Amino acid sequence: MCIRTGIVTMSRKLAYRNLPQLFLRAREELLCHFRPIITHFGLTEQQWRILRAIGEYEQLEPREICEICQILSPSLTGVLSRMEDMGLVTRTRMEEDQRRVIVRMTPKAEKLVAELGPLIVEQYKVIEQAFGPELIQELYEVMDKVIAAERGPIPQIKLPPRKNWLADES
Amino acid sequence: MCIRTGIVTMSRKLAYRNLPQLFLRAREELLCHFRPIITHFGLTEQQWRILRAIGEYEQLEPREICEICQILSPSLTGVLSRMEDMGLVTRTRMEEDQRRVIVRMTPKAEKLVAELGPLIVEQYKVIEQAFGPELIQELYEVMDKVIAAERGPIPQIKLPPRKNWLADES
DNA sequence: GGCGCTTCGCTAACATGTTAGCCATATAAC
DNA sequence: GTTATATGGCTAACATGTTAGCGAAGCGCC
Repeated sequence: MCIRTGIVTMSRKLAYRNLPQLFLRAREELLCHFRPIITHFGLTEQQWRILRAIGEYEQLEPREICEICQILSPSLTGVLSRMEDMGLVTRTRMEEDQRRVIVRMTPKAEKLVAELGPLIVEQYKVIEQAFGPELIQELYEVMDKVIAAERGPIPQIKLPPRKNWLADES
Repeated sequence: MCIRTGIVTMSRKLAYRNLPQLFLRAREELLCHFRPIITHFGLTEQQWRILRAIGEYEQLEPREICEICQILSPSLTGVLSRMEDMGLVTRTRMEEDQRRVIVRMTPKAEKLVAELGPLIVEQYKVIEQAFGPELIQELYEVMDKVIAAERGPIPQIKLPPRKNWLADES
């Protein structure tokens, strides 16, 4: 369920396990409870992530937003442009370094965050109860191990020579 | 690291915890080791997910692919069209029910999967060693609790009346 | 058989993800 | 100072995500 197609059909499952896929499902399992709140205010997920990040640091540079919010630079360019048009953020070039840019919230955006933020927290509490606080705690711990862990570079297997799969070899 | 911007700067972290965000990072942390393999064969992540799913079931209907691969119907339409053009899959209407469609792999795709699949498995083993088999095991267990768990419907908090945030209220 | 209702895949419109590469600016080397 | 190199944000081109809604096909009911 919570599949965004709406229908709740007990579907076929794959035999093999696939961690990235599991992460994707888990993410959706949670996000589907927040999405309605965010879209209610006319925002997208990414826009909300960005506002929340700026809310913590007062101001951020695009590079930093990229890393904090897990958004690629080319995507961010578009998102920020739209947010600028919506009157949510401002972009100003730095004096010292003409390459860099500072992104800030407008008063309008601050009011929006002040209204939206508490609702997210409220919904979060509901979810925490439904999942069980122990599971949530467990999740944080495991995820930290995955992300924050200091492990050496993971080797990449060597690939075979590239074939021309596009060619119609019948 | 493994941020796709390439640069490894010890970035600022957010004070608040955000589970969906953590899932996104964790997913990327793994996927960045598989992506090179998949793109090496001229496929996208989604295309590979779909081929792998069909490989398990011989044939699938679009609805099923949507649910198994976590792809929304409108996205799938495009992906399948492209895969059809590339000669990877075929789409045939069902006789009994003219609404439904059957998606199958072409021989070309089967050869591709036969080459690509083992490489994924190989890389997976490398990752499992790097992360530690215990952590991987732990991950599967926790994720199953999140996804497969049978819990009642999670209530949605009530939203305030919609304001006109777009309007320039200065 | 006609009627309302549902299901299925689809289109349309927009936002974002992904890769490659450009351009101006800053920095280091000479 | 001039050159080479690196950095930061950007554009371009394509693939996918997301929401709303359409049209044809099946289904149940009368």
